[in-house]
Amino acid sequence: MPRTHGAGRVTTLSEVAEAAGVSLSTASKALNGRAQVAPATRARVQAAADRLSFTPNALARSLLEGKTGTVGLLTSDLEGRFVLPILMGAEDAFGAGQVNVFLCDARGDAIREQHHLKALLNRRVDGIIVVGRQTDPRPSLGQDLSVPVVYAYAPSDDPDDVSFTPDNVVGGRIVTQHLLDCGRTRIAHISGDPSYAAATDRVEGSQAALADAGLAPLGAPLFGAWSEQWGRDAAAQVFARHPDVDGIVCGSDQIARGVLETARDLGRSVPEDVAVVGYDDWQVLSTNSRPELTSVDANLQELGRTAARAIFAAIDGDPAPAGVERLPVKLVIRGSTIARR
Amino acid sequence: MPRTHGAGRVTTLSEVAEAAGVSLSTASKALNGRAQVAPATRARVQAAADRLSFTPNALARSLLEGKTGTVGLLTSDLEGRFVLPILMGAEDAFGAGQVNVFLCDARGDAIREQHHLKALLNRRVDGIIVVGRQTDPRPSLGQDLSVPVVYAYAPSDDPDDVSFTPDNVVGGRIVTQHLLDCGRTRIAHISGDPSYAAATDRVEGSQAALADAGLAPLGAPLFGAWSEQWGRDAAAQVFARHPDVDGIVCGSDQIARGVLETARDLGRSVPEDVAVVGYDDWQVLSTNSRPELTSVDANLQELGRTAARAIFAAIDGDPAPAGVERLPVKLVIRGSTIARR
DNA sequence: AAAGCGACCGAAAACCCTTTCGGGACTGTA
DNA sequence: TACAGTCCCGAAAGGGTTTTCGGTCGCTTT
Repeated sequence: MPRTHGAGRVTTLSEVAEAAGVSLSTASKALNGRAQVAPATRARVQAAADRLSFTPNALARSLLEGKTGTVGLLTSDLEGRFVLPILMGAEDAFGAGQVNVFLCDARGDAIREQHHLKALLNRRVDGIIVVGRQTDPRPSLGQDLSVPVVYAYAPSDDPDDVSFTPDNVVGGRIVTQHLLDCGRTRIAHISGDPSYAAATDRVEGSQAALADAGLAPLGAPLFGAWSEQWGRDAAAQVFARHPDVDGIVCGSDQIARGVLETARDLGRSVPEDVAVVGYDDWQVLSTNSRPELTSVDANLQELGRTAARAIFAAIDGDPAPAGVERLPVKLVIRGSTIARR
Repeated sequence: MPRTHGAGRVTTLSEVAEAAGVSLSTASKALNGRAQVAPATRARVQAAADRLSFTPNALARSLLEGKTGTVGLLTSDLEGRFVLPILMGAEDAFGAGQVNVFLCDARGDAIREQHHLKALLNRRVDGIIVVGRQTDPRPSLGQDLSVPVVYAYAPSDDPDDVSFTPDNVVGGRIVTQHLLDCGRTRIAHISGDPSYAAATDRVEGSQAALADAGLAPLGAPLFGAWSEQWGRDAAAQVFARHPDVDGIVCGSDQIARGVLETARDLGRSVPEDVAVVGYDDWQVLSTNSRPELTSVDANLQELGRTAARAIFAAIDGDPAPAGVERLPVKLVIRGSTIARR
């Protein structure tokens, strides 16, 4: 660590060289493990560097190499809880190497996004990951940037870009298939805001699973909000219209929590009378309910890692194929579909 | 934006100068609004810069100025939901200016933290904000760093450092005072993991409020986990031992959700029979329950902004006073303490 | 003893930008 | 016409590091 407090004064390599009685270049080679340096000299330089607590200036090095070892993470909305795991996954994948992450939150504001983008380019990041808060396509940053870009969660609307997003259609399918596997046949769907692709995609997968099994859904899917309140209200409707319902696919864990509560109020036991599944596996909701919720984990952290690896590869001149890659999700089975023991 | 795609080649100032038919220095002055440049010349340079989509290299500039306009955000655990709003607040305060944020997640691992710290210093950040996930004091990074450091949420254990943390004692006090103001007198406390300062601090404030009112708590505070499950179990105990309880202070919103559920099961209506308060105002829990939860908002985003401002000031040579500053929290009143209309 | 070779070190360029300072050209006045 | 003054522009240094290439010194071999 640099030695001085507060004031920006930091030891420089030439000071180390002087202290060790060698030239600048020798000091550099000694500290970087280059050959052409006598072991004794190397030790002397090393000692001097330690004594002065020398810290190489990464700026100067980057200036030379043309690579900064930094990546920009451009998020549209930090508040959204989906970006965090993605961000973690990316940070994780980078942290293993020597890459650091510039975090920029655009607040869903295009102007602010442009501003941040410019700042990132000024700082010569080696690549940019754009993380959106919905799975709906978002505007591309454009093709003529000096660094590679990948999109995570929210895919780019330009098919020439590289995007990664969770596969909501398959998610809806597998969670519905699970209900079928549990022997349920009268299955209703309660989803969230229909303006979200996440809502319609999941419904689409779910309906497909039913169709494959030769079953019809129990009424049209109900769309509303991504809230417990909506879950409670919609469940009441479902139970009223279809008293024989034995499975409910929910568009989110929040909705599922509401459904559970209404079922409880109406004296329907879960999972015996009716099985309920959530989506997203937001653990604070899914593992704290009674019974715990079967749900779909979108594996967002892995998605973040994938995006990071793609950026790595692109930086090394080996870009991923353009287009939207839909990453697998996984079913997490808990008590709301299978009775305990 | 730089013009070339993928490959790192980016326009440099000397290329702009050449294109405009002026010298390097003139180009610099023209683009930076310095005087000593004829308007016509300036326009010509500007045009050339636009045409080549020139982007100034922030690295070179930083090298010169000795300031990078970057700040390190060193968090111990991204997963913790407390760091996110703090991070947003900080990012917010910086975003207004020209500062960008390096995000580093140490995963609660001291080695990784040192590693990240070193990387941040190598990159010559102008300052560092350390964000912890608990309000318990954490080890200091030490005094002999070359840049100013402030601690947010988790204060440093070294009183010479600058720390900001929410005031949990006052939080416990005001939320209890609110119950008293609602006419409640038989008040129990269900808290979380007692190894957390957050648990004990809140209890301490709560007890103090009762003592000030000349009241004794209804039994010793119950400590357990920060989960709904514990809230359900503990509430059952409280109702069994103290059937006359009319107010329950919970250590977190999760616990409060559990308490609400048990109250519902036992036919105790909230808030008429018993008023319930949560803590943290985690809105996915507090505004989705029935009734909605009165809670304490720790104002974390403001805490992040405060930390950012403190770093700003310290960078400008005006450090905040050392020690732990406890920032105010605010009571959010909802239906779990006051019946709707 | 001379020549040759290997081991080691240092000078200098390069990266890209900002800023200072000196000088050139032009205008106006004596 | 000559000089003072003004207005622009350009040369050069500086910031910290890495890397290349040339040079020096000592040792070995004949």
